[in-house]
Amino acid sequence: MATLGDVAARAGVSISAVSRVLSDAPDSRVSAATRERIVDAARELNYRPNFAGRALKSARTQVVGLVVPDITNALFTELMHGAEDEATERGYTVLLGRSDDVRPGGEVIARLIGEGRVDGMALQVGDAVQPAGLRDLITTQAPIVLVNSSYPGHVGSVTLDDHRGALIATQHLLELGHERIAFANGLPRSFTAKRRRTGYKLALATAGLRMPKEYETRIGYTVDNGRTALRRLMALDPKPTGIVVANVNAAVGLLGEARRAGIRVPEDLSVVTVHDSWTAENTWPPLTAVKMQFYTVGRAAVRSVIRRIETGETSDEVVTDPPPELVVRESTAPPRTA
Amino acid sequence: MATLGDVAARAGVSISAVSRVLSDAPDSRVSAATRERIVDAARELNYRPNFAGRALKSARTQVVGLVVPDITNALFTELMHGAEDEATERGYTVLLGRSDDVRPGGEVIARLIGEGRVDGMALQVGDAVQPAGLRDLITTQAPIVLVNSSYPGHVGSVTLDDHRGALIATQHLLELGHERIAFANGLPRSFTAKRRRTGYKLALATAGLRMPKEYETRIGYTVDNGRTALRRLMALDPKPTGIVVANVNAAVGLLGEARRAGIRVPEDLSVVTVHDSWTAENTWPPLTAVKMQFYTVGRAAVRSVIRRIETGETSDEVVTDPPPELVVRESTAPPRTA
DNA sequence: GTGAAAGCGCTAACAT
DNA sequence: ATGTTAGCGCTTTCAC
Repeated sequence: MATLGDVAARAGVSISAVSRVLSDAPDSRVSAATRERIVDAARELNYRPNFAGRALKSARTQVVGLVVPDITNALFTELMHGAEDEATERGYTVLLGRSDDVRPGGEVIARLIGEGRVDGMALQVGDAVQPAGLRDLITTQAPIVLVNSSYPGHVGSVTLDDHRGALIATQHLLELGHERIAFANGLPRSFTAKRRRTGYKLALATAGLRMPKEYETRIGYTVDNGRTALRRLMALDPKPTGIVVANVNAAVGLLGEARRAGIRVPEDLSVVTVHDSWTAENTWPPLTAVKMQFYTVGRAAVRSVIRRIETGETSDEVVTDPPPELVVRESTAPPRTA
Repeated sequence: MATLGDVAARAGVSISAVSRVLSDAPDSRVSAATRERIVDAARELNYRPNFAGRALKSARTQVVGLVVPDITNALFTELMHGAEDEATERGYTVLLGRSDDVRPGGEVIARLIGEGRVDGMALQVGDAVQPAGLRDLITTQAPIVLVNSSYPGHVGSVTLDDHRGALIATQHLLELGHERIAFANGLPRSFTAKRRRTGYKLALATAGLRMPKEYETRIGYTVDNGRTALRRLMALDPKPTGIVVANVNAAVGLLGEARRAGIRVPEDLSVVTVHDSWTAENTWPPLTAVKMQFYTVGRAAVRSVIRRIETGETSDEVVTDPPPELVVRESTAPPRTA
């Protein structure tokens, strides 16, 4: 690999001149002719700045870490794209990490930041992570922004408008004429579950309805959790005619389980989910979903991390624009008895 | 962040002594007492070796890149886990990258290697990438191992036993009594598609059967490609009674389209796919699939990259152990007329 | 058994 | 307008 020295030798100038030109310093102070020689030499040698050299000198890597609970979760596609687009525009690179099953975020993050592999991080912790595992984060003053999660006292977060998402989903069923609407939610300790809950309740309250306590399950966001929720909800009397599911993976499981139980969707039961993804389009029937703005959240998160790195400013932000968007497919219909 | 100097000062020893102890050099040549002082000091200061400093000095990052066409594809979960497990055991870290849609691999790789961000790479190129885009790779002598892909003249690859996977899938339908078996395959230029094709053909030939040319579609591996394949195959006369799909995403689409067309699975049509993933369990009906050993391939790929980095050796490897495994679910049954 | 010192590639303050 | 130089944190050779 060619170094600055190689380029300098070939162009017949000093190393610092080359550095100034190739790292486009604000004031490179070289003549047009010299600049050209340098640029040519660099191209001929296929010069690329050495990452370690630059990072060591500047104490900056221009890398931000993005850690999500499960990288292959379709939900995070847009989040990652948003993060990468924002990073690229600002001259940063995104380093993807999984918040490992065993050590919920803690060790990975400490390494990434402590060893100077990244300048800052955007961190989405999973539904199932105990908030206690986040303790280390808040003690460090590292530039960490939480995505769709929270920790008491931690400042710096970007979140989806979960409240509104659940509200829109519930309203959709109300408008179809449903009056017994259940809610398959995440775990009680989950930050997002809490906020989706308020949206569900508000929609019902506004319509002048109240549901029995058992109409909300708080089991979790996985496919299996969704299956369990379906069984529990459809064992109630009276049965709900519609279910709002707080997560698309859970909705996929719930739908599969309904199928298995011989419950027809949407004839016997309407299902609407918060979150859209390609999997929702490919269930049978295709799932009506409220599309959340993951792309925008990804951008905002990286923007926030970089601001924190470069200026030290922090903020807590909710992405409300664009708002969540209802995508009507075939899993919802008016209730039979209506 | 504490440096070696800080630790040395606190322990009252030289920097080099600290370095020898903390980087567990084979021969640290320090007394037990000194060693203890050093280890204590490091712990108290929460010392972590600076990544850039180490990389700059040693010209090694201990990082291998893993680039796949679409990180969020459920198929790559196991591949990544295998890669990470192998890397961890050998003291390496995995850096995840997407082989970007726009620049098919080329630029990402050149940067990662050229800037010294990684020591080597495992690269899986997508079905849709033109082999021409890989030209740069082979010219460099960089430690790159291709995963489930090939480039003429490039040495260093690890692949699934695609031939056998398709063979097993086809045999399953044959054993159920099907005699008109179609094959929804990937693009003709796709390396994996070529090998899956030989498995399909061998199974048929062994059974003494021949299918008309139109029984094989070569459209691609996406959900939409699967939908198209279904329409094309079910327009034939006579219709196939069973379809082997070369990719699980395509199978999901194909199944959805069958549903839409009013074709009952498995009563009217059996569907078996090569590749298993959680999505296959959650279609309706759940998909019979041949589970390919992605985890093992991930491990083997990283092992191969590291060997290439450390010893310069190269190899082309097919993962045959464990063999692909048939997982019977509910999308396959004997043909109606049988 | 321990320490001093050079140097990896780069940037930036300081000459000239 | 261009060059010299120090030093980022680390490893490693060499000297003691």
